Amino acid sequence: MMESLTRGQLAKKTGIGTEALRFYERKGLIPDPPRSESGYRLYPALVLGRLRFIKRAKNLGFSLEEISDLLQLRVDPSTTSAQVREKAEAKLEEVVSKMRDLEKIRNALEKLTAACR
Amino acid sequence: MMESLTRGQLAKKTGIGTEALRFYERKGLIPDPPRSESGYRLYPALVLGRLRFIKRAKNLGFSLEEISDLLQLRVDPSTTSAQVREKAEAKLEEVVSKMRDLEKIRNALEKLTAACR
DNA sequence: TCTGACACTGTACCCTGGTACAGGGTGCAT
DNA sequence: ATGCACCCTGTACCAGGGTACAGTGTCAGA
Repeated sequence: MMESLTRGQLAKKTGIGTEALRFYERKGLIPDPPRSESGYRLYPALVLGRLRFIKRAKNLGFSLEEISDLLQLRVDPSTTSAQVREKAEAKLEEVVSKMRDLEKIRNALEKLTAACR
Repeated sequence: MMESLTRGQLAKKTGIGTEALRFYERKGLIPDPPRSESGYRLYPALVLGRLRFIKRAKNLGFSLEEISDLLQLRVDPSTTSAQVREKAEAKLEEVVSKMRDLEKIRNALEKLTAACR
């Protein structure tokens, strides 16, 4: 079965704990995977990208709920309604604002390291 | 007393709740302010910048402990040791990495909104 | 075929970052 | 002199995001 991954393999590849994977599943952040005869989860390799996205976004201060929204957007570009676009634009604004804030912090740190010469 | 601010005034100006201010004080994120005769906290206007920094950093996913570190660095450029510089550079690396991640998300969102035309 | 590492479920627990009282004092505006 | 809004302390509680069992089943290698 090189096609699908177990919980532990996924954990190793993403750096997300096995229990957290179960937690994300309960929260609907990742779809319930198919199961083997004996009940083992068999994740399609696909979810790797999704999990890496979740990890990145979480690290940037997005809540799991916000991440869920972002994933909805990402998945739904077929549902190209004006509402989806509005949501995406709002999120985009948020992201851009975060970037500005990071830049401020970066500048401060750069000044600091420069001063430490 | 236009020179110093009460907890409530500070809360209004920063958007951080009065109880959270007390919490930050306990955690050492802001210094214990001087008190009036009757025990009221009298914050010097100075702390405004510090609090805005805290708020920004928190929004970017830094924990209060990390923020405390960042503030240490910021305050200590007199203690210009190689160690401080190293710490600052490590943090800087982290910040830059976060910016890259935000950029990825931004690109995804931009593609999305463009596709929703 | 047995043993060790992993998987399953459910439930309990934990840390972080606050928020919400309760029970009291202050201060200014009318 | 009396509200009313705000401040004080301490303690209890809460939500989010996991983490840790306990008890049991599975599977791959020696």
